[in-house]
Amino acid sequence: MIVIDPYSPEPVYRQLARLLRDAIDRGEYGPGQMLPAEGRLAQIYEVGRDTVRDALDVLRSEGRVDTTRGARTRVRADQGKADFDLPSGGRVDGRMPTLDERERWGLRPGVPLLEITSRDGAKKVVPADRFTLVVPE
Amino acid sequence: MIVIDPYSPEPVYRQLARLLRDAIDRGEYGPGQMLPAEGRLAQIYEVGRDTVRDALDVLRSEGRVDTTRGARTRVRADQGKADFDLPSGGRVDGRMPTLDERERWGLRPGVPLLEITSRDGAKKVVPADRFTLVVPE
DNA sequence: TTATATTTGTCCGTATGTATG
DNA sequence: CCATACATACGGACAAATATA
Repeated sequence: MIVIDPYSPEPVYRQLARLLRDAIDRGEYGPGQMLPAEGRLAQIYEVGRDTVRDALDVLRSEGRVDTTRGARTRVRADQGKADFDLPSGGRVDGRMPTLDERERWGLRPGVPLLEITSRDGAKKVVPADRFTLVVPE
Repeated sequence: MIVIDPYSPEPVYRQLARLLRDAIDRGEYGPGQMLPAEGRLAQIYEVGRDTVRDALDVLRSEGRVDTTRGARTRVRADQGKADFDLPSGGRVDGRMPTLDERERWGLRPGVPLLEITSRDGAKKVVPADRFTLVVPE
């Protein structure tokens, strides 16, 4: 069963990212479940470990998996999202946090920030993986 | 002038990312302007090219710079944002696009998606670097 | 226009540190 | 304490795209 084609115009690390993402979507790796170790994946797909890391970087930046040093990469479990009531007449912008903001608020990779500006200029920032914004009736 | 400390608990690539981010914020590299080439940065700061790439990855994932193969890394210029009127009673979620969505819509790295769900279940997705959502009065 | 140099993208290897199990 | 596994950092090589002469 050949799955990775080194001669494809699609880079190997992207092919691998796609394979793993599809496997997650098919439920082969459920939420909270571990993927094979990086070295193991490198053996299985016959690629370098750096290529495996590039592929996992893609999934991390998409917010699909979490990696803990020493442990392995796990499929990110959906957290329950709370509602955030938007102020009428307010404005919403989305952006990625800086590294400092990530550490300060304990944000995982691939989680955007939602920036809500009220009419009086007051700003609130909430992580997109924990809140759904609700538009008033 | 020593700026990078290899013995610091802060990884070298993060120190370099911080240095470059601060230089951009100070205006040393203005919007649209080019940063030094990767190999040049490696020489200047006396680190490996891999480390420079890791630092630039940080800035790309924050949406601060854009890199074109063969050309160099440029400071991202703010695009004008259009208003998007939110439907009353609707809901807003933020997430990062997959690689496929990035290519399909020509999205640059570090740009979140804003997903608007109307009360009837219809969904609209807009890139966060081109739209500000407006809450109705 | 053509050819050359520059620059980034990808891929591989090795080594060491550090956290987990 | 030990083995495993990820994070960081160095290096080299070649391909592909851009910029320059």
